[in-house]
Amino acid sequence: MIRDDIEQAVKKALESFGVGDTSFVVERPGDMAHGDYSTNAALIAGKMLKKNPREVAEELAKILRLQMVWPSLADRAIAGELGEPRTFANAESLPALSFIEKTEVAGAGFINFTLSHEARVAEVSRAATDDAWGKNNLYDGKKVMVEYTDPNPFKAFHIGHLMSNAIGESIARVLEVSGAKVVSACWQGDVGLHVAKALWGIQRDVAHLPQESNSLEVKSAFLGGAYVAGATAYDDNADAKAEIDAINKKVFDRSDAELNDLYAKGRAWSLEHFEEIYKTLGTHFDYYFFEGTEGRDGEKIVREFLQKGVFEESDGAIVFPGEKYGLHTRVFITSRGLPTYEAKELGLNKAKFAAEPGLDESIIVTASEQNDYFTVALKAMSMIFPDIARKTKHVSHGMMRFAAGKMSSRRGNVITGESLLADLADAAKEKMKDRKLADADGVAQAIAVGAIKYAVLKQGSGKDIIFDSQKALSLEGDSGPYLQYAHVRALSLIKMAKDAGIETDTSEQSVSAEKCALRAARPSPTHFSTGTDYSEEDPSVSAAARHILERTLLHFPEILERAAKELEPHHITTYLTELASAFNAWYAAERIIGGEHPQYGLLLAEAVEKTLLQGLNTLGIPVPEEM
RNA sequence: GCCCUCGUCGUUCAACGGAUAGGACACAUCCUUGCGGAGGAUGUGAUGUGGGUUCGAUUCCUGCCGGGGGCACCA
Repeated sequence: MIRDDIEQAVKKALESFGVGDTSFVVERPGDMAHGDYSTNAALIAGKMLKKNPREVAEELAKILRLQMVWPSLADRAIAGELGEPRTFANAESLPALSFIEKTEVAGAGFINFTLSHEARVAEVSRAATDDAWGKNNLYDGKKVMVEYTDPNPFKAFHIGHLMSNAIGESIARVLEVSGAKVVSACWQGDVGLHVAKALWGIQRDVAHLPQESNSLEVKSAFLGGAYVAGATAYDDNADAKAEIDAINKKVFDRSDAELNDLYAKGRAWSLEHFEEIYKTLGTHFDYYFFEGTEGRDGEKIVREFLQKGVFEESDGAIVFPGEKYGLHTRVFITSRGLPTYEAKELGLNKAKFAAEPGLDESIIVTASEQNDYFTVALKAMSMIFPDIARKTKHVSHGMMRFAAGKMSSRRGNVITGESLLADLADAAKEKMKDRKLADADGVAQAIAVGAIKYAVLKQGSGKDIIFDSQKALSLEGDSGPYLQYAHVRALSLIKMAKDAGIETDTSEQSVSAEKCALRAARPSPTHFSTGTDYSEEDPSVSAAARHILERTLLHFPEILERAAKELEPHHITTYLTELASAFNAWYAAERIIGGEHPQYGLLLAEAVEKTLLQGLNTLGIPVPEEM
C-alpha cells in the first residue's frame, strides 16, 4: 500500500533526528483539500525533542522532498541541514518517494503528501482491474468463528436479531477480506423458560394448531401468539406460572410424549421460518448450536467445577461468586436443578472449539444489555477454559428503539424483522413503479435489506439506534439505497460508454496521454471547497470533482483494514457514502461520454463500480444491477 | 443503592489526543436539450456543565446534571 511506503519513509527520516520509537500516524487528511495523505510525525517528534513542531516539520519535509527525487542524497543533506552529521543505519535502503509529487507543511506541523498524477492514475487503474483491490493481510492464516443473529425457536424474529445479523455478517465478511478463514455460527435457545411459555400457550389453543400443509407464515404466527399468551400468563397468573415451570422441567427431561410431539413440531416450524429469513438477508451459517444439545454439557461442567471451588452453592442454586472479582454473582444452575443461560454458555464455547480445532478467535455478537452478563460469564470461563476465554471476544450492538420505548418480545408488542422488511420493500416498489424492471420484487427486497442493514451499520456498534420508520421508508440521502443507486448509475454509465465504443485502456501510452491532458486542467484543491456554480461548466471544477473522487478511491484499502482492526463496519459505511457522494458530484460536473477524457472517465467509473461493489459486499448489503 | 454505557447543529450519525468539528434529513436559494433527479451546487446551524492532565481535549481523568442498560434462580 502507498500509505505503508510513506510510513516507512517517514520513519527513516525521523531516525535521522534521533527519534526512535514513536506512535505517529500516516492517514488520510482531515480535509481532502490538504493532500492525499497526512502525517503527524513532526508533532510527535517535536514533543520528544522539545522543539517547535512546525520547525521540525519543515526539516522533515526537506528530507522527504529529497527522497522524492534523489533518495541517496537525502542522507548527505541531513548532515548539512541539521548542522551535525547524522547517518541512517542503512542509507542504501532509503525508500524512494517517486510517487509523491508534493509535500507541504500545514497547521500545527502536519506534513501533507500529494501523489503524483501517475501514481493516482495507477491506483485508479488498480481499483478498476485488480481483483485483490481492497484486501489486506491483517488476518492471514487465522481462523475465526463469528456467532451472531441467535434467534430463539418459538419466538419471533425481531429487530434485535436483524441488528445482530447485520453486524455479525459484516464482521465475518470484513475479516474474510482481511485474510481470515471465517466460520459462522448461530446459537439458538430451543429449551428454556421461553419454550415452556410457548408450549403452554400451544396446549391452551391446541384446537387451532396449524396443519403441516399450512404455510410457514401461518405456523409462525400461531407460535408467536402462543408465546405471547404464555408470557403474559406467567407474569399475571400464579397457577399458570406453576404449570409453565412444570412444562419447562418436562421439556428438559423429555419426559412427556405429548409435549415432545408439540415441541418437535414448533421447533421445526421456527427453524424453517428462520431459514427463509436468512435467505432474504443473504446469510448462511456453517454451524447451528442448540441449547438443547451443546447447552446440556454446561451443566456437567458446572457440577465438575463446583467440586474445584469455582462455583458455590447458595440457597439451593449453584452460583458463580462474581463479587469476589469485583463483578456480580450469577446463577448457573437453578435450585430446581436446571442450567441457566450462563451454564449453557460454557457448553457452547467448549463445543465451538471442539468443532473447529485450531480456532484463533471466537467473536460473539449480541445486544449490549448482555455486556455485564458476558464479563461475568467470561470471568468464570477463564477459570475453567482459560485458552477459550482468552480467544473469545464479545461485540455488542445497541438496542433499536422507537418513540414508544424499548421493544420487547415478552408481551408481543413487537415489530418483527419480517414486517419491517416487508414495509420497506413496499415503499421501494412504490418508488419504482414507473420503471420497467425484470425482477421488481427481487429488487424491492434488495433495497429493503440494504436500507435496514445500512441503518444498523452506519453507526459504531454498541450504540442504540433510533429507528425512524419515516426516514427508513424514504430511502433517501444517507441510506443504503443511495449507495445502491450510485452503483447502478456507475454500471449504467459503463454500459453506455462501452456501447459508444469507448474502451478501457490502461496501457502506459494511453494513461500517459490522458495524464498530459489532465495535468493541464489541474485544479487547485481549494477550488472545490470554496464553492462554484457547476452550471458554469468550469473545466477546473470538473477536474476538482475528479480529483476528490480519485483521492477518495485510493483510501479504500486502509478503510477496510481499520474496520477489521476495530471490528467496526461503520467505517466502511461512512466511507462508501463519501465515495458515492464524490462519484455523484463528479458525474454531475463532468461529461464522460462525448467529453474530453472518455477513456479515463470510463476507467474511473469502473474503479468506482468495483469499489462500491466490494464495499457493499463487505457490509452484506445486496447490490442490484438496476433499480 | 452499586456497576456499565452514552450526552456533538432542530433531528439522526461521523471525527483511531491534532488542522476551519464532517455528512445526511429538515429549512432557504438554485441546477436537467449531459450519459438514471433515489442526483448535484450554495447557505443557516452543534461538542450538556464545572474542574484537571496536555504545546494541543469532542476524544483521557474527575465532580455535577440528563438518557439507556445491568445487578440470583429469564435468555
